Amino acid sequence: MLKDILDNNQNYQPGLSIDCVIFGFHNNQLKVLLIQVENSQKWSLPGGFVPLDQDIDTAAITVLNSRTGVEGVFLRQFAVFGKVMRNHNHFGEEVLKRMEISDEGSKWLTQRFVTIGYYALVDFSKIVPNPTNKHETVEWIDHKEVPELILDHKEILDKALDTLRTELNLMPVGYNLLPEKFTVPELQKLYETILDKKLDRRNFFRKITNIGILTKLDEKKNNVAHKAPNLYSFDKEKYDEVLKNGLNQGW
Amino acid sequence: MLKDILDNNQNYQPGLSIDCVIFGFHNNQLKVLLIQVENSQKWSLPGGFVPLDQDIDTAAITVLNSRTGVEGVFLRQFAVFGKVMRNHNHFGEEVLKRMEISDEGSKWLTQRFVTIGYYALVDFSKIVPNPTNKHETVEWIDHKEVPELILDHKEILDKALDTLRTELNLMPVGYNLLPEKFTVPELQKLYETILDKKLDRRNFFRKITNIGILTKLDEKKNNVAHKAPNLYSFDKEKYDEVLKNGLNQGW
DNA sequence: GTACATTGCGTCATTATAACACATTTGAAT
DNA sequence: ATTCAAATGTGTTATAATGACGCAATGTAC
Repeated sequence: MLKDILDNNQNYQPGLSIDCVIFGFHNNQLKVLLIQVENSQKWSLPGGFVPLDQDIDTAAITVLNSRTGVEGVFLRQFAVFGKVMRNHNHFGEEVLKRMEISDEGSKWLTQRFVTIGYYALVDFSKIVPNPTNKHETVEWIDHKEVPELILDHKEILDKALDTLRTELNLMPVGYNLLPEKFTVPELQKLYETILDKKLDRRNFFRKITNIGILTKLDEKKNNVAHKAPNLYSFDKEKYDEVLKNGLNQGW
Repeated sequence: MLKDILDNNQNYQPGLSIDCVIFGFHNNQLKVLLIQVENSQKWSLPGGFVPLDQDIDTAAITVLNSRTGVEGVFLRQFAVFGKVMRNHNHFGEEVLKRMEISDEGSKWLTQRFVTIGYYALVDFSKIVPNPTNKHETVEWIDHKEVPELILDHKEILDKALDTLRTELNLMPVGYNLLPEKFTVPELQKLYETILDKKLDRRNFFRKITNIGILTKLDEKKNNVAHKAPNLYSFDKEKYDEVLKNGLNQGW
């Protein structure tokens, strides 16, 4: 995989990569899609290189798909990471030799890579982590239990989460993170998880329903050891409208 | 200048550039710092290439300084632009020949460049546009009267303005955009210009003073053909505090 | 002095927010 | 079957923020 790219490095944007932070929500936990390479301790964000014949936003989709099999998610650019030493010594000489990378390929690979961070919110249940490379494992990992990551991927992940927190104050979140039918308490848990703080149940209910993006369904969640909460779905039309206009006008 | 870089292109990150959108405020107008190259119709944002030995955030400062002489501004990354054809045919063969660019330099220059957009808000009065290249003109231009720009620079400028509008709802703006002493109506004009809409004078006054970032001075503006408005300055400490915590908590 | 434009401060109705109380509903325990 | 525990849906109340105004005060121009 990597070797294929290196052997054809003239088809890729030099010194530029893309890393994706894919958020999902399951069991009231915010999950992140991570990759572990066989025989490696560390994990990494799904990332890759930028084909010369693709716009960077397109390349992000390509990269994510080629590493995880994930399709049809809306990726959003959130930051660029380009410290001089960010990938210094990431590929040691021995590794390059063992992988039988040509000198030219090695030189290409070891230059400073500037990486563009993209993030997406996805419906956990619809995503089947499916590594395209049999030497890799793709897994959903609770964002509170993220293992050691390669390079500056921890920083990238943190920045993505930070961006998400800010966005929460400007626009509704949840459309792609929750299943089609969900309860208000579930949505609240999502907000609480992202913001990392407790919200008052009753005030949250009032505020979120007042926005007008929720449709109350004629159905209740069952199999719960307490009063069954009502199910809701997003009113896509109103949701998009609010997305466009923003939540808090401010001025 | 460009030739120097091309002759030493091995010292620069290939296919990566930085473009800066520098906003100033003067005569109640939002101004943008633009560059015009001699014998060229079009204008451009101050931009340039990324030295291999500089972090991208540092490179942004270098780039801005090397094109305009501007120093000591806080540049903020806001987006990346990387359409496949964004700089296609920007440098025609004849131009490259006329500039006596080597074949290798030409190849380097005509590859697809991904550009990182940075923006800054600066105190108009403190900035002296000062082209380092005598064949270039650096000028403040009213954002409502921006001439035709090269490449996708109009798109970059628009995106910067859009980012600025969003930020206005999250944090106070003005510290670097206004002179040390200013009046509330002046600050309001700034907000109105950025948001491109009228605000109620009295409500704006109440809201902005309630934030607690303004210090009322014992001084009034003079030479105005009406009641003299009071002068204010920013309380840097409180300003920074609000910057950190954000304006609208939202949740 | 008078006219004029604009500022500073105040009012008032409406809406949003935070902090609660309380009754309801469900599965589980006895 | 009755009771319990846990969580939900709705309501209340005090306080704060917002939007739409009224009006007196101030400094220059005439």
